[in-house]
Amino acid sequence: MEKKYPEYKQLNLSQVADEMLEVWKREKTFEQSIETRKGKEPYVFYEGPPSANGLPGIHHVMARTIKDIFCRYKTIAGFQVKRKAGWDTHGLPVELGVEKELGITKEDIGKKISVQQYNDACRKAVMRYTDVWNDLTEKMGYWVDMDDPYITYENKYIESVWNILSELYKKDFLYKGYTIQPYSPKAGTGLSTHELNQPGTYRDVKDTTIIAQFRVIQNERSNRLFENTKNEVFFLAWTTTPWTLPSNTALTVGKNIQYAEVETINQYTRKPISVILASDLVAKYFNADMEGKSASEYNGKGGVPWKKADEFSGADLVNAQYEQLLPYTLPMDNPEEAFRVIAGDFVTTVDGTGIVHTAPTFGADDARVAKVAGVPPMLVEGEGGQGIPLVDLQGRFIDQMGDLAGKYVKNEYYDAGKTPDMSVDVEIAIRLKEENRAFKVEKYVHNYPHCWRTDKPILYYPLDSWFVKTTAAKSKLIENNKKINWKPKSTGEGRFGNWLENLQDWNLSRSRYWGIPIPIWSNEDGTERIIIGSVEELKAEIKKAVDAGVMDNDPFADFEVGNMSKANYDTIDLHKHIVDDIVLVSESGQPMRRESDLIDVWFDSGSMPYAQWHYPFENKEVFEQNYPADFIAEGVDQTRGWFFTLHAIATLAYDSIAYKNVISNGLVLDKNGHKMSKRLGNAADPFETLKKYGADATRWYMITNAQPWDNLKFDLEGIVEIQRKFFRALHNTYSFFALYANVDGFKFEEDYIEVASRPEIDRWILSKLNSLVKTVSSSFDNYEPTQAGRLIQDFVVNDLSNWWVRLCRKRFWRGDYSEDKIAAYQTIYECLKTVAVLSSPIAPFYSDKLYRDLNSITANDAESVHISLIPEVNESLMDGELESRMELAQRASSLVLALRKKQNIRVRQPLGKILIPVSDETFKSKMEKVTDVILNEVNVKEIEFIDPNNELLVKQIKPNFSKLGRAYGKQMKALATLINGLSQEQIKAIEFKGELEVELEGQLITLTPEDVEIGSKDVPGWLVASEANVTVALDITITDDLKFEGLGRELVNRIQNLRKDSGLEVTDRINVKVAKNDIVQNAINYNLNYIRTETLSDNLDLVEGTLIENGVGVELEEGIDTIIKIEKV
RNA sequence: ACAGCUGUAGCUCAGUUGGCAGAGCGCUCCCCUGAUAAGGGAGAGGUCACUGGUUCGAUGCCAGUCAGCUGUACCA
Repeated sequence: MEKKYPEYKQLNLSQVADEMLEVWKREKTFEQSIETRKGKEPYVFYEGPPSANGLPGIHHVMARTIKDIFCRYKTIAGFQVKRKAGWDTHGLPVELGVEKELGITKEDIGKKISVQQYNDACRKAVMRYTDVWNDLTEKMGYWVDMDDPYITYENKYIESVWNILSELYKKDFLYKGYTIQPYSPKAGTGLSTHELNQPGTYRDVKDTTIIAQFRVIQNERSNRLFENTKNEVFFLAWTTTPWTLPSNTALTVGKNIQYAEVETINQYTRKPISVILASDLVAKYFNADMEGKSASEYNGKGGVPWKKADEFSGADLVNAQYEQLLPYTLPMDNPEEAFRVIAGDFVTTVDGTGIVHTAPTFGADDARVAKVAGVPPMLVEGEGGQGIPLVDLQGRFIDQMGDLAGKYVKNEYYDAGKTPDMSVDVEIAIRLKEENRAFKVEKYVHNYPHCWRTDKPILYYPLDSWFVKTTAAKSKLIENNKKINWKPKSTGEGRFGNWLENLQDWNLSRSRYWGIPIPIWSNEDGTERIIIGSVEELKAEIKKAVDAGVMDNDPFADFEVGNMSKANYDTIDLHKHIVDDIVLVSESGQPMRRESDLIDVWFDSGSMPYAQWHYPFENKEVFEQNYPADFIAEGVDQTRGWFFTLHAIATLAYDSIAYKNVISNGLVLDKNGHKMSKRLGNAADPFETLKKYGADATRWYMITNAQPWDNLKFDLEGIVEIQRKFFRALHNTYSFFALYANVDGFKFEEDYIEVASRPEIDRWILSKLNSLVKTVSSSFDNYEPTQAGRLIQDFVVNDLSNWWVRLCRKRFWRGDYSEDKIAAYQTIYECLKTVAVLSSPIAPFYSDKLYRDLNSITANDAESVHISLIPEVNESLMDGELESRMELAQRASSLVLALRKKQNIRVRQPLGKILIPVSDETFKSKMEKVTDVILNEVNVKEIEFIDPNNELLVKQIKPNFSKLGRAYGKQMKALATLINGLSQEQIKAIEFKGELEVELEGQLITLTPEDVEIGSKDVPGWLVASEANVTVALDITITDDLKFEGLGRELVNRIQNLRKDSGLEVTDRINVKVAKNDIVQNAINYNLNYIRTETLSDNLDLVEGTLIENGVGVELEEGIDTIIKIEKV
């Protein structure tokens, strides 16, 4: 049997996807799409590693669709696109999952369970959902090389990361320092912002707050403050955490804030005082009624008497010194620099006093401004000589704190039943009141973070951490950012740009267990240090240590330096539980232990450009070819995550950018615009969605509905619509083609018919098609997939399916296998194939199916659409003129159809004539070229173009705003009214004489045809409609001939219905009997050949109705009945 | 609180170097019926979030406000 184009009953996208997956597997299509591009220019893509510890969600389908689109697009654009998968395997979520599973907490590690057991559990857990992920990857049609992924816990990966760290260290970009971090004393661990943002961690609590009085020391720096008062002068500063007051070393003011000096009395001691606070806040603390009253008038109620004594700017206050408020201890370093006023940009007058109590050991802002100003933190010398804060890691005051020593800073930290009546905060408040140092003490409700594990309030606590000195490379980072093409631009300039402008050093340390250990070993007092940049280096150091006797043996004895095999690397493990046992020896012969921290997991993923290739130990060439990336894409939430870490590491370690183009996509919300969450049950299941609607429709919907960087309101109804509109239109178009191509045996064997000699309609769609290739390509090139998808969709639905196919149907089912028919086949074939190629990045399954089906007979092209190349744009076929006149035809047709509707004249009833007024020759010649198209579509015999000065026409005029506006400006409104009111004669004068003088607000002005738009509104006696610049008038007279012809068409229609109802094939020939009567007889005789051709009837007999057995009664039009019978020949 | 994005028809979204606002879906009515779980026509439906400014003219430009979302921060 002869081969045919496959025909389908209906479209099932999900089934198509399954089928194509099989084919791809069998033919190794993905591998081929890379293999066949060997030697071509590479297009480098980096995969941001997901964590297989969690299940994938619908947003992953979104993110990966975007990645996939550009990789596929660049492949069919001729590039070679390798894409290596990756897995992010470290980090807190993994640890938490394991702890939950094992029923343990962090404190149990090292006690109930060894670090090794813990890490083994993590290693197993982290790849828990790998299968699910691989399944999703496959089902959604995401092409990424999953056979050889990079995995961040592998020794080779870690070794590369160590190498980067050692590079940074050598460039002096690593340092150890204190930083204030959220810390949970009861859990004994620092918390990440991620942990702090868990729901329920911020709670309203009622705390004792104090406005403390810091006594100003009078000297040359502060004389200005004493000019207008005799009282003792105090700075007022508010705190919600009185326990930090002993650690105060500075007060911070805003340079541009105005401060007032107020003479008053202390409400607790009644002593006269002068206090300094922000002018804006005076009214908040001092009652207007008491202004200017004397101290004796104070009765303990209604506020204290007061009087403004002076005003200063913040700058005036800077550097003034004050007495230490609670002199338990002095800072160990530079105490002379402490206890003075400094400036900070974060100070506001929203609450407090406009002067901020600054304790650099317990506040991040505090630490920052203090460091800038050279104010020391309140650290005292600990046992090893190192600085320690006044509060220990359990949350208790240290021994040096006298009466406070050993007390917890928060009552919540005491074990149940042991809580003292008075909290430290209250004790301090009482003491300050007694010492005339408390201006105001009150309870205050505020929002404060709590540890989500212990439920206790957290502390901001200084922890020893390793930092990457990103601030040192700030300008370089900003400069490099300008080389990156961000989509959308605003994320790069705004969110990311601002982030870089306000850059802080990157805190690398995490006191965790499952992660990449910091490869730094130090001696006891931290004076000697070594950083390890490779296993080779480590082994060399171990050997020294063993030789020196600080270590017994080499745990990596089996490892063979220089052997890059997996087996060799499997003999070692670079995780904490192993490397912590390694003790190295310093140059002076002291033992050195590893710094106990792990590094931030973000550093893991930011190292992937290098570590995925085990660079620089292996694959140097591969790395160089694949760096930097041409393209990456992830969610906006990665702006400060992966996007930043890639950028920072590239800039710091290699002075380069890591990626050239980046798309940061928005979130996938539910259909009401709410965040999806499993808890709320509004999260869409990706597998269910893909199964039910198919990956193609899901992908197409996600991409075309909203720009990738806008949030997507994910609505399943939307996918259904995409299926119905786009895929079904495309599929129907193909089915239509396949049906007739099979009948006629079209195999694209004939010579290519020159486009120039094809009919107007074909040249039109091919012009549109070439424009499409061009615009879609440039959309993809500009990383605008939404635009690309919408363009394709418009073309398929509007141009190809609803216009070209509609107008060309007859060409397929009628007549011989003529030149015209072949042209039609070649045209539609080319359109379909090109659409398949263009849409393949977005809808990889259906497009390949379509492409293969088209190829199944002609077999003249690449095996898969994903290996094919985008057809070259043939500029010579693009004809704007042609496209615009087809628009005119569409408009004219639509007008005629509207007129028919108005008169209830069905389209099958032919009509005689339409009139179209043509104002100029170009318009006329455009119209003439599409006359056939219009006549065909609207079933009218003839178009007559009439002169615009034809008396029949009633003119319509509109001002040309953009032209006149520029010339007449203010008078535009009056002019518009005037023009709209012009008479028919005046309009014609403009049109034919070329000008008209009118009076505008007492002034004579001349209107020319360019100043206005003139159209025809009406042709008296005709049915007229107009839209934009097209007007049509329809002659609705139905002559006898037209009537018979119309009936003939009705008859054809009825016969066709019967054919269809009888289940005949489109190619079956038939014999027809029709019951005789006068009108029907005329109609048939008049149209005999036409009817027979259309219906494929060998015989068409008129017989007496009584002679027809089993005929079917039909009504041709109202009052005209007959009986028809058809038989297959 | 700060920053970014968004705000156009009932819904999802286009649009405009500034010139009386569009599509699809949905809704109402009708037509068509060899693409048929399609197709065509007509209709209803808008203060282009709000306020002020620039302009002859603002949905568009400028300033501010409000709302939604996201991120960062939560600090005295």
